Formats: sequence, C-alpha cells, structure tokens
Amino acid sequence: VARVEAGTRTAEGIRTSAHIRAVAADLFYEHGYEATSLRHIAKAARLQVGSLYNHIKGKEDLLVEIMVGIMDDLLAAQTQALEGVEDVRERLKLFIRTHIRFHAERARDVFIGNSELRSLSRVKRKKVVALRDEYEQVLAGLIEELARSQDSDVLDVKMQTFAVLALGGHVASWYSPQGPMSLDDIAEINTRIALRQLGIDTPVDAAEDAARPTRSRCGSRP
Amino acid sequence: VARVEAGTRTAEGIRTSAHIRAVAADLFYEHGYEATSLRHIAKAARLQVGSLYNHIKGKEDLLVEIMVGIMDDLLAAQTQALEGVEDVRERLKLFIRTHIRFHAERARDVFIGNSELRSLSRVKRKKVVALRDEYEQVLAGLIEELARSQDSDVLDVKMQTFAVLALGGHVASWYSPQGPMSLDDIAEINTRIALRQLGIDTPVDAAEDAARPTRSRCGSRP
Amino acid sequence: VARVEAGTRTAEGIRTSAHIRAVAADLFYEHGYEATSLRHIAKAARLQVGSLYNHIKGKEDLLVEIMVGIMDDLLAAQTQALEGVEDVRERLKLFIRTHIRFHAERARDVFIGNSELRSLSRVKRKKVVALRDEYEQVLAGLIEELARSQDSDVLDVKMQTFAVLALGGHVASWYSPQGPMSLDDIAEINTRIALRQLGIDTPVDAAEDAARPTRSRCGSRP
Amino acid sequence: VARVEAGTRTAEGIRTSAHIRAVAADLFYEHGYEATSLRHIAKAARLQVGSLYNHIKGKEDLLVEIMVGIMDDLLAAQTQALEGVEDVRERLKLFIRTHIRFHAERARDVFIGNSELRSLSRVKRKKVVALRDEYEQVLAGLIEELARSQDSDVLDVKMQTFAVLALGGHVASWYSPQGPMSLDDIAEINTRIALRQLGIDTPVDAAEDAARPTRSRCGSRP
DNA sequence: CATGAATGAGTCTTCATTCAT
DNA sequence: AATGAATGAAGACTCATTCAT
Repeated sequence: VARVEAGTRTAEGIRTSAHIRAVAADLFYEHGYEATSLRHIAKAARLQVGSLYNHIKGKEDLLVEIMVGIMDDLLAAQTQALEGVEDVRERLKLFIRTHIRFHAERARDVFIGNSELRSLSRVKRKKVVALRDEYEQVLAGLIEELARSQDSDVLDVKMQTFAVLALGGHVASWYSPQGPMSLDDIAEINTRIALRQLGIDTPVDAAEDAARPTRSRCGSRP
Repeated sequence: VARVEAGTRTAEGIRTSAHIRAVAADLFYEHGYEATSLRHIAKAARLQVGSLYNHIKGKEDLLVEIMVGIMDDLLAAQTQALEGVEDVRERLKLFIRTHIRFHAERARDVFIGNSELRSLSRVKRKKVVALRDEYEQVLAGLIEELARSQDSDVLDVKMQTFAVLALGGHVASWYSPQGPMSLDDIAEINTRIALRQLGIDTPVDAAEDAARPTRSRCGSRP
Repeated sequence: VARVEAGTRTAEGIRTSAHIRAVAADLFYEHGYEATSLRHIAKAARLQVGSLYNHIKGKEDLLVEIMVGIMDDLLAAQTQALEGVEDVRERLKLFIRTHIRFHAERARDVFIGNSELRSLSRVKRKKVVALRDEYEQVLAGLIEELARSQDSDVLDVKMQTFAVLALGGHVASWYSPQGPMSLDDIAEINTRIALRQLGIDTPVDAAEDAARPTRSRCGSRP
Repeated sequence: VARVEAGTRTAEGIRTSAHIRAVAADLFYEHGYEATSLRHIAKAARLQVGSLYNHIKGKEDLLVEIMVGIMDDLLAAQTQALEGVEDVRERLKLFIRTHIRFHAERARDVFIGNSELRSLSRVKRKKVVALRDEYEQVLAGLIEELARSQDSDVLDVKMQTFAVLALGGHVASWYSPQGPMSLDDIAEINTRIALRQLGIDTPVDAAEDAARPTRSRCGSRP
C-alpha cells in the first residue's frame, strides 16, 4: 500500500479540509477573524480543537487560504468573461458586470477579503495584496484605454478605478438571493451606474425594462 | 439631592477621558476592535489598565462612545450645511459634498463606524444603527424628491442612496492629507461622480479646472 | 477652637462610622466577607470608596469591629442576666435563655461572628477568639458546677457545653421575627431542649401551654 | 451518532478530575470558596490554571459537584442503614447515629455544604437545596411518626428535626480522628443527646460504659 | 486521523488601598 | 470629611498551539 505522506491526501481528508475552510469562512464572515476562535470552528465542524491541526497549519493559515481562493476564482472569472472580446467599452461592461455578479454571489468571501487583510501578518498580507493589485491593474488598464479613446469622458483613472471596485464591495454588502430583485437586474443596474461614472451611458441590452424603476427593489440591508 | 454617578468631573479627568477615547480610536482603526486589548490602550494612554475603568464602563463602552460621537458630528455637519437652502439639486450637491468631506477628514472614525458594528452586542448595536438610519433617511428623502422633480433621471432611490453613501466610505478608505490632491478637489470630483450617478451633470463651480486630470493624483492606498 | 484630632470625633462623623459598620454587617451577612467589596459597602452607605477610609482602617478592621462588638454585648447581657442569682440550675436556665434570645435577636451579627472567623488574619483572629473562649468558660463553669451537684446527669462537660452553644447558632439560623412563634416561646422551648440534654427536665414557667404543640410553628428556613 | 461532550474520558483524566475535586474541597474547607482562587487550586493540583478547564466547567461547577456528591453519599448511607428496620425508635436511633458518624467522618465536606450554599447562584443553589430538603424530610417523617406513637414526648416536629440535624454539623465542627474519644463513642453519646431531646432515653447498647465520663475527651476546636 | 489533556500567555474586569484636591 | 483618580496585583476564564495515545 502506498504510504500516505503527512498532509491531506485521502478523499475523506480533502473533504474534511474543505469543510473546515467553509465553516471557518462562515464564522469569519459573521463574527470576524479575531472574534472567531478555533473552538468555534471546531464545534461547527463537529471536531475537537486538536483535530483541526491535522488539516490546517494554524488559524492564520486558514484565513490566507480563504483569501487566496477568492482572488484566484475572481481572476479566473474575468479571464473567461473577457475572452475574445476586443472593444474597450464592451470589455469594460463585461468586466464590471462580472465584477458585480461575483461580488454579489460570493458576498461572504468578498467581505472577508476586504475586512480581514489587517489581521494578517506582514508577509502573508503581501502575498494576498499582490493578487488584489493584479486584479486592480486589469480594470485600471481598461479605463486608461477608454480615456485614450475618442469621445471618452474619464475624470481620473485611478480614482474611478477605485470607485468601480468599491461598487462591488458595496453590492456585496446588501445583496441577498432572497431579495426582491434578481441578480441579473442588480448586475445590470449597477453596471450601468458604474459606466455612467465613466461617462458611458449606453442603454443596456435586454434588462432595459426591468432596470428602470424608481422605487427600490433591492434587498434590505442586514 | 443631586445623585452623582461615579464618573469624571474634574477638568483633569475630562481631559484624560477624551485622551483615552482618542487613543482607543487610533488603535481600533489600526488593529481592529477585537485585536486591540485594554493593555494596548492603557499603554498608549500612559495609564495602568485598571485606571481606565475610572473613565470608561468597559471596552465595549469605549467603542459605542466613539461611534455615537461620529454620527452626532455627521448629522450636525449636514444640518448646518443644508441650512437655508431650498433647491433640491443644490441641497443634494451640498449634502454629498459634506458627506465626502466629512468622510475624508474623519476617515479613521468613519472606518471604525463601518467595520466594527458587528463587534457590538445587540442592544448597543441597535442604538448606533438607529443614528445611521436617521442619516440615511435624509439622503433618501433628497433623492426621492429629485426623482419626483422634472427632468430627473433617478434609476432606483434606495440603491442609489446606498451608492452615494458607499462613496463616502470609499473615499475615506484611501484619502490622505499628504496625498497629492487637495481635499477640496477630491470633494468636488467625487461629488460630481455621485451626481452623475443620479443623472445630474452640472459642471461644478470653481474647482472645475483642477478637477479634470486624467491621470490620478489621489493618495495611494495603504 | 479645639483642634479635632484625626479619627472620628464629631457627632456627624460617629454617625457615619456606625452607619458604615451597620451597612457592612448587612452585606457580610448576606454575601459573606470575601464576596463583599468595599465598593458594595460604599454604594450602600451612599459614599465613594475612598471616603470609607476616613472612617475605617481597612476592610478587615471593619470585620473585627463588628465581631468584637457582638461579644462585648453578649458578655454584658449574660452578666446582667445572672446578676444576683445563686442556684446553679437557675443560673443555667437564665444563661441558656439569654443565649438563645440574644442569638435570635442578633442573628445576623452572630452568623457573621461564627462564619467569618477564618477570614481574619492570625493576630486579629486571636483577639476575637479570646472573647469567645471567655464566654464559653462561663457556660462550661456552670455545667461543671451542675455535674458536681447532687442528682445531676451530665454526660460530658465540654461536649455538652458545645452542644448548648451550638443551639444558639442554630436558632439564629432560622429565627425570623415574622415567623409564627414568638421569641418568648422559642426561647422557652429551646431552653428546655437544652436543659433536657443536661438531664434537667423542669417544666418551664408560664410559657408552658404555648410550648407544647407537636406541629411546628417556627419560621421556615431561608 | 454518539454525541460526545468535551470532557473526561481516559482513566488518567478521570483520576485528574477526582484529584482536582479533592484538592478543591480541601481549600474550600480551609479558606472558604470565595477566598480560594483557581490559582490556589491549580497549584495544589500541580497543574496550570488553564488546564483545570479540561476537567471543570468553572469554579462554581467545582463547588456544586462537591456539594451534590456529599448529599448523594449521605442519602445512600441512610438508605442502607435503615434497610429492613421497622420500629420507629430503632429507625430514629439508626438514622441519628448514621447522621452523626457521617458528619464526623466527612466533616470537611459537610462544612462546605453548610457554609457555602450562599456562594452558589440561584439556579445551582436550588438544585442542591432540593437534595437537602429530601434528606430533612426523611428525619422529619421519623419524628412525626414518633410523635404519633404511644408514650412519646415530642415537643415540636420541625424544630426538633432542625435540632437533630444541627447536631451533626456541630459534631463535624470539632471532631478530629486524632481526638481522645473514638468515633464510636462520639456517635453513641451524641445519638443519646439527640434522642433525649426527643424524649427517648434508652441506655445505648454496648458503648454504655465508655460513654459516661463527666470530663470531656473530645478533640479541641480548631 | 481523532482525541483528551496540558501549557503559558493572554483576555477583560474588579480589588483594596492611597492620595492630591 | 468627601471625592475622583491612580495604582498594581489579582480575579476567573479563553486562547492558539502541542503532543501522547
């Protein structure tokens, strides 16, 4: 029989590891990293505290893994969304829409990523921040390209890059699948809000009709 | 008989209390509420840990006082800013500008107010949230009024109220007095960004020239 | 004007000191010496903690004063009760009756005296114990005298001395002025119980009729 | 699925738990519950303070466990002692003798049980008091039965029940195995003292001769 | 892998006492 | 006398981590 090296290799083990990360993300989201103890996590994972250490290197490690996972997924989503599209305005629209959708769908993880950076030690924080910068550069590049194009009305590349990115976190902060507005509609409205900031006011596709109410239909804030 | 609660009465004592709150806000901002121990606070305030309790009821109390203080100041600033102005569009512009300026100038406190709500117990959180709702209602009222006015182009009252509010927190997240752009310019640009979202695109006053660069001059994110 | 020495001399001051002792005794009785903080005492006395030190030397001092006060009063009560009586059996009856009555009437103080001896430091404990021994010797002397008299039926002087003394603490532990049985009746019954132990079974005086029920009428235990 | 609470399962662990309880009982007896810190207990148990929490839920829990343990044992001892005996007077004698012996042999625990009830919170106190009431009812039932029987001379059921129970605590307060009188003799004398109170004066069994000295041979009070 | 147990540093809070005002 | 403030030690309890079984 092949000797199983230290670490998580068996199917069961991988499942347990993923379960721990999922449970930890829930708790980090709800109470914050500092306020969440390994005891909480262990109890939620139906394990003893000591057993956690068969799957993680430590508490901080858990946080890093969650954060890196988010950024990997987000970058992959954008790469896939923009694939094959050339026009800047179209690329921007797609990027923003993907950005909004991702932030709504993975609100929990996104929130952790935004709020718990400071809980990481210098070294580990750098690692995560690098991924975020990489993502930011993609958007900044698009806006810069837009600014250089004809008929554009960009005010400030960096500041507006920030503003668009912030919109994602903002939507994440109140979106709920149980809310009265569909994810599609939310994505469209907010994409349009973002594009407006950038001086682009294209009526957006099919969602047009649904996206014009004056009274709000978005979920209530928690 | 004047029933005097144990507390702070001497001039010296009042100064110490304020000092403790200031020092605590610094630490809460930098490391977060949970990660900040009373030891840290006491050391920063050049006091013994036990001495803190001559001025505060407990750690949570400190956080509440800071949060309530922010909202009190913010509400007061808006009341003063809008005083005597009647036109909706003008009121909106003033509100947003004040909102942005306040969030930039008191970034530290604003950040605490946004990120540490969850660290409060139910009862105390309610108290603070009530103040925030009150503030939100003022803006929502203005946007609603705008929506009802002629030539307006409001997409969704609630969602756009959120979006404007979020812009404040966003500016607060990167603004630095040492940054290359003046607070005035930042306020003007972002006010314009916010108004654009609402369908109002008035060239803004005197800051016009300064506010048109394409390359960013805002401070780098921390 | 005569210069007032350090310590409590003024009428107001003496009243405050007595008030503090009374309030402290209440709290020591209810929660125990260790569980009672000077903060509790100060609040109950409507004073600030620091102000207590104008009247007491410290927390332990408060306890000693209460304890010594009890023993002084108890010894004085017995001296007065036995004054002029010669017959041993009569003296015993009077002593026991006084013992019981005192323990019922001053149950609170008696309880403190019995239960908080261990809270005193060696030196102060000795001081209080000496007073208690003195009291015990009076009773032991009476029982010894009884043992030497004709027709007596004493089993063991020391042990029965203890037993009689214990009866006092015991009555103190449940007596309540609001209880259904009068203090007179309680004193008579328990005096008779005590005398019986010593082999003396004299029908006791006037209270005779009241003292013969089979169903209890004593107060319920707390 | 067997839901296993965190707790003690290994043989080693059970021994440690018992050791902690024993050590705690010693300290509670000597210094009182409030005056005994977990530091003391941990040091006496040769453990770190934190390690205690692998075996107890908290300090109060320790006290409750000790108290419940005593009452369980006492009730069991009486059940066994009275088993198969029918005559009231005989049952009373056995009950009282068992009561006295138990209180002498387990003086330490009994003292804790009597003096630290007030240190418990409402809920936990109720739990313990219920056990004590159950025990008291057994004795009260016997005395009541005695009162209804012929040639009996009971003065007051409730009061005399108390008096007998108090005798146990009293013996516990001075008994020492190193004292000059054997436990058997002490039990016999005090059983007789108690029975006398109830109007029963049977010369008691074999211990008769040993039990008739006039000068005390019991241990000195601490 | 899972677990119970141990560790030692850490948490917030309360304590009795002192002292300038 | 009274008070607000400071102090330093101690209180019970929780923490992340380690390790033998």
